Amino acid sequence: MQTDDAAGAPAPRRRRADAVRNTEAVLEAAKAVFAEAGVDAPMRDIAARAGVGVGTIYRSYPQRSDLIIAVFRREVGAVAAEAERLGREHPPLEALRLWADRLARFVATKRGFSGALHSGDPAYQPLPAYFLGALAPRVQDILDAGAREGTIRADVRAEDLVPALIRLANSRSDEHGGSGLDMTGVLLDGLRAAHPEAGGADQARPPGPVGADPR
Amino acid sequence: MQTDDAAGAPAPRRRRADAVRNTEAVLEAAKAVFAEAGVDAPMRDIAARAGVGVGTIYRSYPQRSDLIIAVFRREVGAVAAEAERLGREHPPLEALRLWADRLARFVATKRGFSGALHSGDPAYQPLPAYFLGALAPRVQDILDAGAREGTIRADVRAEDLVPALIRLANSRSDEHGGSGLDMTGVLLDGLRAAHPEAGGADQARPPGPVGADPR
DNA sequence: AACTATACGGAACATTGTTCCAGTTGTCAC
DNA sequence: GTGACAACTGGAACAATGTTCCGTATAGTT
Repeated sequence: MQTDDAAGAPAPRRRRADAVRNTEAVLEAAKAVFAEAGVDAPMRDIAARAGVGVGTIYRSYPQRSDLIIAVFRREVGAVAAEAERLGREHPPLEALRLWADRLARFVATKRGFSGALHSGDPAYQPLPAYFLGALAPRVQDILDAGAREGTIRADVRAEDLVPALIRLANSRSDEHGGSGLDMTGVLLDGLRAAHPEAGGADQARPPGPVGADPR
Repeated sequence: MQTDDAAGAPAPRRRRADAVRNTEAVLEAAKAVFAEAGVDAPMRDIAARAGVGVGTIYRSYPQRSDLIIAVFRREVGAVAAEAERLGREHPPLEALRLWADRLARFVATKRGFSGALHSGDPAYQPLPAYFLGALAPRVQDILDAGAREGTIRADVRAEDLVPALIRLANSRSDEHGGSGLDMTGVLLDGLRAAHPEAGGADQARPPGPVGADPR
């Protein structure tokens, strides 16, 4: 019998076929539109492309960030997996360097992504936590390995490093007057465990509000 | 009559007094609203606060970025001047560190500023060039001094460093899960002239599009 | 005081996010 | 197959905001 099993659940109707089809179509359309016009493309455009009404999108994805996450989920997973692979096949510093490139390539193909990630716009609020949650643990493994063998300073956490790498990666595609030299390499150089004779500069500042001391 | 002098210029009427007053009022209102609601606060709010119509704002500042620049001009000048002072009174690396703090303090009080600066939104397009133009030359002086005395690597340009510092400064005020440890210090550590025995990592990558090779 | 270039203000229009609901359609029970 | 009902749909409707336009008001000049 198809009755509720054991519990008093009434009758878990099957999800409607057209709903499934539409969800898929929306995902596909969003992927295409995001690639063409960036992650803040108009919802109507996505709806039109998917051949549905805007209401249909909002039902499956109440927040814009839900849609973004759904679209990028697979790719983010791949970037995270790459961190794990690189960590296995290369020395920590080298692994980080290669992974930063991988991350930059991901960011470069997602127009408006980095901006959205740190915009403060409530529509994008859940994004940082999601991406950080997916990426940081794998990167932390690399950092730990480096710290164990003494090549990477032990006081930097992946939760801080990854957002920084995303921000810096974003500059690469910018066209501002700069020479295009990438600061990511400089940041990674700064990750090296400090050499004893390395002059008077202190390590990264301890946590705390930056505006603490005026002047 | 007060004829045109020498040239055939007709009669350069004096700027109207109410126009001058309004320009001042708009600037004042924008400053207040930006501080409260960020640089992308509604134009209507600014207009209302200044006691003028939106049309009046658009006449003096055809683009939103014009208004932002006008409002921040004085402060940006102060930050730039600070770079010069610090460069005079401290060793280069220390000067950079102190100036980065100064910059971070500026950014922290300008809600939405960093986001706008790199958003790609056409309304903000002129911003990066303006701020870079104001700040980079002074920072370049410090970098040059450091390169001369051999404490700072010579291949990093202020046009690349300053945007990076702005981006990283922005994280400081973020509330994402991170520990709050500031990556600016790490980046600056990476600026140290490489020590001979410093392991195999190459310098910062040479210029070139990052997305050049797919996969 | 009359005249006119200048500037004003806000209505009007365009774009986009988001909500809501009357109507449609798939699923299930029979 | 058929009827009943819940799930789902599509797009109209509303709200917020950027931007333009122009009839009106007014400072400056004569």
